[in-house]
Amino acid sequence: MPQTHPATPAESLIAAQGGRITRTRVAVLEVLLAAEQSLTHDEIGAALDDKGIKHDRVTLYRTLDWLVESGVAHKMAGDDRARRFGVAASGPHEHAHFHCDRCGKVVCLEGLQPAVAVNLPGGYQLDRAELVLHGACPTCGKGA
Amino acid sequence: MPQTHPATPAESLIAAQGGRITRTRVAVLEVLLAAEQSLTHDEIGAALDDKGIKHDRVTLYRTLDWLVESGVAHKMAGDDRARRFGVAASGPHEHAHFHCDRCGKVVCLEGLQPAVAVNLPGGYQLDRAELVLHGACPTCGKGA
DNA sequence: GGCGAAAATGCTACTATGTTGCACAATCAT
DNA sequence: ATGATTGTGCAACATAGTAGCATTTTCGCC
Repeated sequence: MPQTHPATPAESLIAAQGGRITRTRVAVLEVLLAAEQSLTHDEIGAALDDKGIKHDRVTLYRTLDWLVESGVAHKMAGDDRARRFGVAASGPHEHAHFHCDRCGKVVCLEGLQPAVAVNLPGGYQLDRAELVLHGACPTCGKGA
Repeated sequence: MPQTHPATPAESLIAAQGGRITRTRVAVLEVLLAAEQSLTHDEIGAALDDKGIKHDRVTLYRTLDWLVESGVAHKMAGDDRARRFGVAASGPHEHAHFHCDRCGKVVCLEGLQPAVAVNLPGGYQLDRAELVLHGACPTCGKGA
């Protein structure tokens, strides 16, 4: 078993934020990195179970909050009341999300430029823009 | 006291959807019409209390659901887990929302054209786009 | 390698938001 | 006015997220 710092992507990402390398954080981050779509707490928790990682619901909440605060991950609210989480792959969360109204999944569209040079009414200070596209994903779309 | 159908905007709007004119629906719709921003269940409930309208939490949920289904109102999920509701003033909900990160309020920016002629990766069927801008509203912005 | 401080975890309990089923009351057509 | 239909109100439930605190784990330091 390797006891040196094998420097997995997840570990170095955590260390870069000044956080401690713990089982839970590494596992959660690996799950997020491996996922192509945004995941809910539930889904991440299930993935942790699959990995055999002991965890707690509360710990998962706190871990995800920490990841979001550190800028590693980002959270978003879907149509249901469950927040979804994903890794902020490139740069800040300046990318769009696609929400499939049929299967409920949310994927990140990294290649999209929001182009939100919109004319704000006045007095509004724009910090960031979040673009959510609704429709059918390829999987659901071709089935219908 | 007027007993004919004085046709308040709220009443005619409800009747146009084939719904019955009830105290709760009229009151809720009036609150929504009077509000410049999106409201949560809590806020609407408080407004109903102010009006002296007896109501129930569940009734409020169902009334709002009905309004959304009828296309009169629209709901959206904010950063917190509370859904917010507003009237769909002009056309469908093809307008942007501004979310103030300081006071948490959400206003509708009707004058904005999302311009989401984005290049979807492939296989994705776009139904509608939701643009949420984050930042500081005029009230919070000038104070800082 | 061991030691101690600081941080993360895990547990229980709690709050908030939203939902379901059923009895009762209000609405609307006749 | 009368009766079917629809909306309301109540109670209980379900799910998502939070708070406090004791225990364990990580990590800097010797």
